[in-house]
Amino acid sequence: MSGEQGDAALDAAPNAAADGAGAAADTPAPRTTYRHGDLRGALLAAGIEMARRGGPDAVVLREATRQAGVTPNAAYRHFADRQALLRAVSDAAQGLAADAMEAEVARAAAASGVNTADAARRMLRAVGTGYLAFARDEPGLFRAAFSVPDHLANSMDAAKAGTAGRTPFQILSAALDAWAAAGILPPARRANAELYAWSAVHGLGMLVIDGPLRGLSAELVDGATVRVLDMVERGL
Amino acid sequence: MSGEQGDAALDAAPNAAADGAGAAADTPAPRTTYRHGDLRGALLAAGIEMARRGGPDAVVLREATRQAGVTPNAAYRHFADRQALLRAVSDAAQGLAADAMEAEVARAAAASGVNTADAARRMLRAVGTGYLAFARDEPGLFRAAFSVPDHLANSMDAAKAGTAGRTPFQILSAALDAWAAAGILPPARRANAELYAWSAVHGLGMLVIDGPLRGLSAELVDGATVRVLDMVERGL
DNA sequence: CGACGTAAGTGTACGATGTCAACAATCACA
DNA sequence: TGTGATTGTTGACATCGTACACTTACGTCG
Repeated sequence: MSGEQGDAALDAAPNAAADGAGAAADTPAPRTTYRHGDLRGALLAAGIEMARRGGPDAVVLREATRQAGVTPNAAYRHFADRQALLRAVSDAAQGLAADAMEAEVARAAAASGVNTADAARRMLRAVGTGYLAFARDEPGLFRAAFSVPDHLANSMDAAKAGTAGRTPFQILSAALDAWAAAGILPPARRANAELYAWSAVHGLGMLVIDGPLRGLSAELVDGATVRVLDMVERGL
Repeated sequence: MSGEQGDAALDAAPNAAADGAGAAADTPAPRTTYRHGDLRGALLAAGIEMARRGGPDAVVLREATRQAGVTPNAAYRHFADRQALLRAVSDAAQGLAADAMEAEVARAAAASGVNTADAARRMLRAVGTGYLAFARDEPGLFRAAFSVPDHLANSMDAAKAGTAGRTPFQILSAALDAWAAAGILPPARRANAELYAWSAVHGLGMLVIDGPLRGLSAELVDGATVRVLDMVERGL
C-alpha cells in the first residue's frame, strides 16, 4: 500500500494570535508571532491525530511541527526526542480510553438496581466494555496507548487520567473494590485482580485490532466481548 | 532466559563456505559468487535476529542486506517491500512460539495421569504457559509475531507452524478439543473458545513485555500467569 | 556447445525522517 | 534599559525505504 496522504497542506488561513489551550487543529496557519504560544500542546495534538489514524508508527515528529507551522527542530524545545512525543501521545490516549470507560460506567450506574452485587458486576462489565469500545473505535490511539514501555508504578499518573481524573487502571481498581465490598470477590483473590481482568480484556482488544481477530464481523466481536467478560466474571 | 534455540533455519548458504569464521549472521562475509545461494533465507534470518532484539521496529531492510552481504536493492528480488519482510519475520516468530508451546505441552503430557479431564486441563495450562514463556524469553519476537495485521483465516497457515507442523492457534484448538472430549467444556461453550482463552493469555503477555506490567519481578509474573490460567480454567 | 533469455545483484538517486550544532528573535525581569 | 534565559530558525548529517536502469552469470535449448 503506497498510501500517500496529502503532502501539501501549507497555505494560509491567518489564524491570529495563539489562542489558548484549545485543541486545535490541523490548519498550518502561518503564525505572525515569533513565539507559538503553545507549541507543546500543538505538537501533542498533531501527534494524537496522527496516532488516531495510523497508530504509533504514524506519529512523525517533522509532520507534527509542520502542522504546527514550525521548524522541525523547534520540537526539541518541548520533547527530548520522538520517543518523548510518543510517550506524551500515549499518555493522552490512555486518558481518552479512561473517558470511554467512564462513559460506559456512568451508563451502567444509571441502570443500577438495588443489589450491590449486581451493581458491582455491572460496573466491572462496563469497565471492560468501555475499554473494548475504545479499542474498536480508536484502534490507532489504542495501539499508541500501549506502544510505549511503561511501568505499573506510573499507572496512576495524572497524565494518563481522563477528564474525570481517573486513569484506566484506577477505574478498573474501583470496580474491583466494589466487587470486594459486595462480597463477590473473596479477599484472597482481590490482590492484583486488576492484572488478570485487564489481561483478558486487553488481549481481546489487541487481537481484534491488529491481531488475527481483525476483520471479524461486528457481531462476532460483540459476542467475543460478552464471552470474555463472562469468563472474567466467572473466573476472577 | 533459556538460551538460544537452534537458530537452525539460517546459515548454510551452500556456497559461502570459503573463508574461515563460520556462518555468523553479522559477519559481512564477502561472498565470492555472484548469486548468494539463499538470499531470502539470509534476509529472513537477519530479520528474525533483529526482531529478537528490538522488536518489529528494529527490523530494517538495509541492515538485513548488509548482514547478508548484498546491496540494499537485492532484497526487492525476494520481498516486495519492508512490510513483506516483516510479515515473513512475523510468521517465523509465530512458528517459534509454537515450538515453545509444543515443548511445554510435551512436558505436561509426560506427567499425565489417568484422568482425561485432568490431562486436558494440564494440557491447556501448558499451552498458556508455553505461550507466555515465549513472550518472556523472546519479547522482541513475540511483539514481532503480532505486529503485522492478520486475519483469523491465516491462523493455520503453514508458514506460522512450528517444527511439529502446528501453528499456535492449532495447538490451542487441540487443547480445547481435549477439553470438550473430556466433558469439561460444555458443547455450547466450545465455539470460538480459542479466542477467549487466547485473549487472556495474549493480554498478559503484552502487558508484561511492553505494557504497564513490565519490570515486575519474575515471581510476580509467575504468579500472574498462574492466576490468569486459573481464571481461564474457571471461566471458559 | 555456444547463444541467449532471464533471474538475481549492482549503481545511482530521490525524498523523507530523526537529530545535532550554531545562531537569531523574543520575552521577562532587574 | 539591558541582559540572560526561552523559544524558533538555519543548515547539515546519517540513515532509511524504494524507484529506475543497468549488469552479471546461471540454466536451457537449438
